[in-house]
Amino acid sequence: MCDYFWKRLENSQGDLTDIFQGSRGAALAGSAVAADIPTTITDHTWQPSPDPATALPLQNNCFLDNFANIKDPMLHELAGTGFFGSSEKTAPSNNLSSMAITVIRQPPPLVGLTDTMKVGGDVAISLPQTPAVKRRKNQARKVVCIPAPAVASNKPGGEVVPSDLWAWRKYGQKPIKGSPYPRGYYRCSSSKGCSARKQVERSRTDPNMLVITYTSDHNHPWPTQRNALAGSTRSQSSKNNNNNASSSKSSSINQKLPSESITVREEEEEEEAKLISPISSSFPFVKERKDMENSTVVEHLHHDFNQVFFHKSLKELEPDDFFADLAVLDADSMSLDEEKNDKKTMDPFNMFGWDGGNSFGVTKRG
DNA sequence: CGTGTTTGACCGGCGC
DNA sequence: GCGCCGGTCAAACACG
Repeated sequence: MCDYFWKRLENSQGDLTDIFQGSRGAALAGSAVAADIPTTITDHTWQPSPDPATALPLQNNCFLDNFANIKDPMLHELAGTGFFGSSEKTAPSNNLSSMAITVIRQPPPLVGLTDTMKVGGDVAISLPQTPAVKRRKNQARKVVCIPAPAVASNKPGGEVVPSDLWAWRKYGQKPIKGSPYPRGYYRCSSSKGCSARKQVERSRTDPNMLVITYTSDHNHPWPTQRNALAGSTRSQSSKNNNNNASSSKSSSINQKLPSESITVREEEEEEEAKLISPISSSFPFVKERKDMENSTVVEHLHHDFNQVFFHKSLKELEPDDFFADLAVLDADSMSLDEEKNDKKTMDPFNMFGWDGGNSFGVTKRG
């Protein structure tokens, strides 16, 4: 199963210049397509950052920007692999914290590729059959493919969209010809003037994958504090609980959603919440940030990151959880100290043999 | 009241 | 020019 990959369409002709792919553990390290990965970026500590301004250093002074481009300090794009966590040998096979991301530079254009190509292991990359296909608007697009939340399989009318760090407002949904799955249209709701949009649809070739297409960039800093309901679909539970004639409009929706898994976290819902994919292309391992112009400071990140994981293992952690945990951290650090001593919680850095100290910390750029 | 989704209508690009 | 199709609008509604 592919945990995470994405590809970047860099210009209006649809040339594919970078392919980002991920898999658990080090599964890709030995694959043929990964043969040109610099050996300097093979160690086990990196993390995605939600914004270039807060991009975090890799071990060899490289950064990951918001779409996981690996860049050197001069912001040249590189290829490479970052490992999130440790190898499969030490990490539980079902623990997503062992995800790896591989970045492969490929010279454009790509011609004659099939719609979906297996790259190795369980990784698949969807590619445009006609790279030179004209798009209606000459907009750069970034396509992210992620595993669809398992619980979405019985939701015919829409998608459970794993939340990312931005606040999105759905403004449309259309059936797409040739696909049994509709496409949802979202725009950024963080800023009125923001033209960022995304489309979410289920892959027609692999219904287990969600294809999220981002168009335009945000013209504002990444929101440090999201609205209560922003970025994810409103909780459907009350609709479902109120499943009478007055709620016929939403009667086809019967899903738990990421936000709900957090806001309505009853004990009996814990198991269901775990089914929701926690992987986001921009996982919020950043506590503080400044705007793009005054880019800086990711402070105490290792500290917080570590403490968050005293709360939850990564496979259960949603971005909203992160903020919830931070609030808890700020409000009551003593309880965290107590949790450190709680043997029921785990320290992933020790458990997985991570060396987080060199990878997290203060970053100043710009 | 502010934020969100839903959904039919509308608009414009594109192929024939 | 026409019709298909994808993308957007906006009114209605839901929810806290």
